[in-house]
Amino acid sequence: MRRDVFQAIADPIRREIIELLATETLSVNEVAEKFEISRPAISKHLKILNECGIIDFNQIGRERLCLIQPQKLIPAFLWIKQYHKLWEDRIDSFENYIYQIQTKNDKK
Amino acid sequence: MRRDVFQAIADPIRREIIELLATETLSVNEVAEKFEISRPAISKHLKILNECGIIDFNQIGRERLCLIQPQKLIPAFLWIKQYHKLWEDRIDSFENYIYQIQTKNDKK
DNA sequence: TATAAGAGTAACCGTTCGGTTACGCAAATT
DNA sequence: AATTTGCGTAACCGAACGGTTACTCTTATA
Repeated sequence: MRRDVFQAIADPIRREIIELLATETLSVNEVAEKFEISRPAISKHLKILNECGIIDFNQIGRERLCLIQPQKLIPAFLWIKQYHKLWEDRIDSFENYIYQIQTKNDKK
Repeated sequence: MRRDVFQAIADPIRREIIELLATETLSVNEVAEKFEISRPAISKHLKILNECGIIDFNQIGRERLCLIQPQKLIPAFLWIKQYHKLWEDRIDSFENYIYQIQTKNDKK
């Protein structure tokens, strides 16, 4: 059972949960109400998010509030960011290519 | 069969393949040699990466060169980046908190 | 005190995942 | 022409995924 940030954000429902919790803190039931799937299914998704630290629970009476811990996304962010330079260079060279074509056309 | 960037980079072997191909273009066999698992397994991973556009193939005779298309990572990058502000604010407020404690101690 | 509400969990189920071995086929080499 | 090399793919397998329903427990409410 792999349990890391990459695997956590691979599921579209879990990404939606993160999006929800980024704007407001919700209880488990409040999260579940936003989706078509059953509450236990949501409970499982929340458990996975909790196991890799992306959310924390704050128990208030019989309710559990889900708090996002966005800094847990940083490793995934940094991994992708490595390639930022790579794709920026590509885009740059594409722009250069376009520029050269335009220059060539101008010369005609 | 979901096939998107998030799912593609969820697997650690596929991330390693991306890391390899970011520095050099390799043939399918050359990629496979870098791993413990079988060549067909690598072939499957490459197929998945290709299906979501992260790599392209360039057939040269009987060899297939794997070319990375890093710009295909941009959507995932942007998705995580949304929360950049969120975790920066958290870190800022943590720093403020530390600052306040230090200030308090200074006053003592 | 009986009942309702919030939420975890177990048991189950079909599908997907990630690996294997075995095979086939085209291109290169001998 | 025969053989080796590069690589895709099919068939298979066990494990993990993502969902369900049914049950339980605790806390709040009537």
